[in-house]
Formats: sequence, structure tokens, C-alpha cells
Amino acid sequence: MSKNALTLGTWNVNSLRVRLPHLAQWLATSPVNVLGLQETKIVDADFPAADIERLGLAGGWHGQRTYNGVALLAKEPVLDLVRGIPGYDDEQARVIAGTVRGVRIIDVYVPNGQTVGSDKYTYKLAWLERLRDYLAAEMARHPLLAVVGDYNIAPTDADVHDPKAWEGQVLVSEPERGALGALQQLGLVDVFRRFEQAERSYSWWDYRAGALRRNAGLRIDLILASSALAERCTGCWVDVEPRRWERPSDHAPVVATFDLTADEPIRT
DNA sequence: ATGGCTAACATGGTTAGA
Repeated sequence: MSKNALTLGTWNVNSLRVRLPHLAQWLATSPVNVLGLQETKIVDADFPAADIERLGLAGGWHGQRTYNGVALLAKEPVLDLVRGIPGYDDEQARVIAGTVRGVRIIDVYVPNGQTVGSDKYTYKLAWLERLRDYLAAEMARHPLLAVVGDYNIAPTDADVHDPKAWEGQVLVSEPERGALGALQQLGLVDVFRRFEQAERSYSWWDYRAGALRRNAGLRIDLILASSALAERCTGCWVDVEPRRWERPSDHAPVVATFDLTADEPIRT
């Protein structure tokens, strides 16, 4: 692997307090050196900064009580941290951005939406419009841009274990996929699909009804990259292993590697 | 089978997740 490899991960930990041991165990073997977390569920004053530092990570966090919360961490300095979407007075802590080795990284926890037509669904679609405007501006400022996180949208039916059962439901509905498509139309690429993947690859499995055992999952945790960055992507995978551990998050981490040394884009 | 499981806040039962 190149010395200038950026190994970028995203993980919805569903409570950082509960999942700190999982994070430690994962980092013991994972090559990840930049990591976006979602659903930290912890206020900034209580963020376990010392524990994170012991894991060799530093960066920024943006949390709130009980719900949501994101963190952008790395084994090297994270510069120019920005919390939330500038100009959007959102009381929910869902976005943090920073720069690592010249790559702008935006970590997002997209609203769940609960059910199609609910108030939360309306909020989700409005929120995604604000995200699109933010990303359009950031794309213009940062040629090397990654947008990682829990999108709470399965891009296509290939990302859904039972498309028939899920048809029209929240996380797969047409308006949600349209909103994700609008992000892709900005030039952002779902790098997971740039590589051959096993069929039925997912990143989230319900805690209930033996969903993991049946591989009844969805791929909703994504790494999107600007074209200049996507051209430098050398791999992308879901790391299912932490989902199999005791008391797991319901999400598995997703990782992508980028070779930043190349003067010329890498052909894949 | 409209259930199943987990976490926060609270301390039993609700809200939320996806």
C-alpha cells in the first residue's frame, strides 16, 4: 500500500459510550486512519476525548443529548472543522466537516424519516435539500471531497435484501432516492460500486428476528467521492465482522482506500 | 406474526431507530 494511502471509514456506532470497546477492538486490526462516526448520542462536554486519544485518534465532534451526534476523527491532524450545515439553523447534530491531507471530508447522519409521509419524512427531504446546496458549494471549493456517513437511503434495489417487501417504504422510496440522486448529480460517486462486490452486500441489519443471520440487510452507509478523489480510490468494502461481536451496533463500518500519491489518476 | 431488539432517560415505560 502506498505511504500516502488515505483509509477512510464510516461507522454508525449507535452510542459511542456503549461502543468504545468495539471501536478499540476494530482499530486494533483495521487500517483506517480517518473515521466518521454517527449516532454518538453524547453531548460535547461528555465526549470521551481521552479514550479516543488513547486509540490514537483526534479530531472534532458535534453531539447532543440522547439522539444523533457525529464525530470526525483521524490519526493525524483534522483541520478547518465545521459543525453543522453553515446557514442552516438545525437543532439536530448531524454534520461535521474537516480536512485531512488536503482532502475535505464531510461526515453526515441523514435523518431516518420514520415513515413515508410523516413529519420526520418531510424533515428528511428538506434536510437533504440543504445538504445538496452545502455540498454543491463545497464541491466548488474542494476538488478532493468525500461525503461519508449513514445516508438512511438504499441507493438501488441491489442494496436491499427484499426489494419487494421494501418497495415504497422509507429508506428506499422514490423521493429519497431522488434526493440521493441529486447529490450524485453534483458529481459525487458511490465508490463501493466502482469495485466488484459480493452479492447481497449490506451495512445495516435489524437487531430483531435474526436479520444478520438471514443477511436481511440494507446498504445505507455510503462513501461518496468527488470525481477527482474517486479516481484515486483503490478499494471499498463493508467490514461485517464488528456486527457479529457481542452487543454490536446494528451498523457495520464501511471503508474506502485512496492513493493520494499518484500524479495521474489511477485506472481501475 | 405490524412482532422481533437495542439505547437513552429514567428507574417502568416511552421514544426512536431503520
